[in-house]
Amino acid sequence: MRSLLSLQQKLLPDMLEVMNKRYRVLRQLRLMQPIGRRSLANTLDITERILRSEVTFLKDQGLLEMSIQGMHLTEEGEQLLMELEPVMNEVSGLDNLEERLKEKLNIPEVFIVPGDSDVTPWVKKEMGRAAVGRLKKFQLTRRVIAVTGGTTLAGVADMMIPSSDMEGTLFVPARGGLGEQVENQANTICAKMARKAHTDYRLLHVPDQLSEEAYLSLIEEPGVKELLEIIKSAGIVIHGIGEAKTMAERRKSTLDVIDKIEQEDAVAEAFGYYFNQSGEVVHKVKTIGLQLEDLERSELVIAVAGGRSKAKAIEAYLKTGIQSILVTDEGAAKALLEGTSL
Amino acid sequence: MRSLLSLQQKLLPDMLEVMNKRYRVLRQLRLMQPIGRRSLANTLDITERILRSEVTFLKDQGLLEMSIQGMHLTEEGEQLLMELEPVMNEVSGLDNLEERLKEKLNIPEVFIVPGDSDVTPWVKKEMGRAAVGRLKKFQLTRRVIAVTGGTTLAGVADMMIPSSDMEGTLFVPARGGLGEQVENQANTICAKMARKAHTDYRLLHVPDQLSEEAYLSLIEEPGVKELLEIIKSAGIVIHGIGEAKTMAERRKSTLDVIDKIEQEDAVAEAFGYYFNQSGEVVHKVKTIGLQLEDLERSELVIAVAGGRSKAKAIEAYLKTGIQSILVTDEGAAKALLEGTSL
DNA sequence: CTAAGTGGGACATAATACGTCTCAGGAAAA
DNA sequence: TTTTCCTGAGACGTATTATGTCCCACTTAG
Repeated sequence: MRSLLSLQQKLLPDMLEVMNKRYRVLRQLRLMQPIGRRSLANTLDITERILRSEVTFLKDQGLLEMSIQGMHLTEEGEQLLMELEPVMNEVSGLDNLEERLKEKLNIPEVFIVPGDSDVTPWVKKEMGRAAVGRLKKFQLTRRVIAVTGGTTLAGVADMMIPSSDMEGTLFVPARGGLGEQVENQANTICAKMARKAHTDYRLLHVPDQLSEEAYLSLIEEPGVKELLEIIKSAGIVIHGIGEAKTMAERRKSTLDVIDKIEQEDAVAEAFGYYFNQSGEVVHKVKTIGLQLEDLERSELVIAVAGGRSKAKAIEAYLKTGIQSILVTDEGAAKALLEGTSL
Repeated sequence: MRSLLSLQQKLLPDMLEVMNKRYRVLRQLRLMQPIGRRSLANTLDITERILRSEVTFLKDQGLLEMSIQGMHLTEEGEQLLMELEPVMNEVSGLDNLEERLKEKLNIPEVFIVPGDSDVTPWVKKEMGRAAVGRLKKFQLTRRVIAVTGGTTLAGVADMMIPSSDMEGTLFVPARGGLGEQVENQANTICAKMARKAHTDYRLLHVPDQLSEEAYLSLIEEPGVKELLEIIKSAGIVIHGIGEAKTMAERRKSTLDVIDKIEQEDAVAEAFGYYFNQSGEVVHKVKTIGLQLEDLERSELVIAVAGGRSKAKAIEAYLKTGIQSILVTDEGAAKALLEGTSL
């Protein structure tokens, strides 16, 4: 027995097309609301007139409302969009991709959002939403959640929504200062998430360059020592995965570090560790905080990374054998699976 | 969580309309194939041009083929139509009707086909198809199937299809001659079904008017006696339900019988029995064959009757408490349920 | 105050759907 | 055999719809 969708595909072949078009409009609107027709049409890469027809239709259906600030989803629109998500994933074959990727990478769960964050930046927000969605399924009261930096994690922070489930939860940065731009630092993101979720956070202020003695004395400081204990006991870890080279440059690493990374063929980076294609640690940024081995004690590890360009890094990192949940995008997922057949 | 169909109804409201249109075309074509556009358009009550668009579309989808004799469904079309049936029933709310009817009439199973056989005669064939479909789910090898007469049962016979499952099955008429037109007599229908199913049948030739002595001596005849045993042991019974008055007239009953029937407020008729609104037997045609009490020993009793006009008869008959499966049409079903709210 | 963004209206044109008529051919009835 | 009916296919004009294009009045952030 075929599924209803495949029957409809035969009986109304262009239905899926229209359905997808309207789904994309709603999904994009959710990300950018309130927003006007012209801008929305631009990001969706369709003409204004065509978007206009869709929008008036969706308005008539009560799924969105117009106002002087722009359009926004109604309650019903939000609801519909939520229920539509698994359906559209099935339609576009994403759930199929998820299954194959889960097997290939040997990890318990994979979430794929449509698009490629290399091409369209807002896909990062969709990944963020997916990550938060997955997080919500977990028992969250009185938990410690450790987060890292990066633009992707910033996207996760954007999508964080307050919920009574998160009462008493504490956000902490996974590791100390890993010099990046302020808005992408773990500390910043940590604070942002906590503020969005209406819960507490603690920050870890550690200078980037640190002498051995200073390091040793710092971790003996009462305040720092206590926070370190909390971080290492984090039950939930959410982190990004970066390309080794890009990360090294972005952090303004010294030349010998960059040389070392290139020498050892490092391709992936995650919370200060650099990995080669086999998932072996080839370098580690000297800072305090969560260590790789601490992850094994965590109950939930969510890796968020997307974009075709990050495929190799994702694959390398997951070879470490960490039982992590992966949230990625279509672009990365396809690149990862193409890698198989090469 | 809403069903996929209700989501789509919100996102593509006219989808269902189109879907239903194409479904109707396919369904009607199945009944009348091979047939041309003009005749088909006529029975569907749509213009030829509109049907033409649909037909060319369906042809492109490989669901039907054109030939000089007319159009016919392809293998794939048949398949799709079959799979589409439960979906469309859900869409048009028929499965909802089925549930409510099952409860109201207190019987184990109800099948409803779209349409009203009072208005469009070919709906009888749809009922026939549904009845045969239900029959097929049963273990059929080496069974005795008793059938009655009537135009509805003639429709069932039309839809009978051979299948290896029916090997060794024997068709018999439920009761002796109940004077009707030849093509609607139990004997004729019995033979037709057996021929369609490629199995055996036995006929019961008994004159309509019979004196008491003749009757007594007849049932002692070896051949007749043996067949009677077989009929009474029938595991499966398929019968129609008629309106009392109509049946009495059609059988050219004597005036005192018609008087009696009117006097006793008989409304329903089934294999020679007349029932009043409470399901009590008020008259019985004097002929040999299956008796009402024999039904209780049958494993499967299927009553087939449709058309708004037969609603009262159906209700009355099922008040006898027989655990019968009912195959009916939308017209009768709705009339039956309206009766509740009056 | 300005500039950029908002929704809404208007209108011409392109694309599509649909009604209507015609025709050649094959099958079955006469 | 002839005739009649039904078949699919083509053609064409018109009504309807979809879409591209431009303009306008208004709000708001800078």
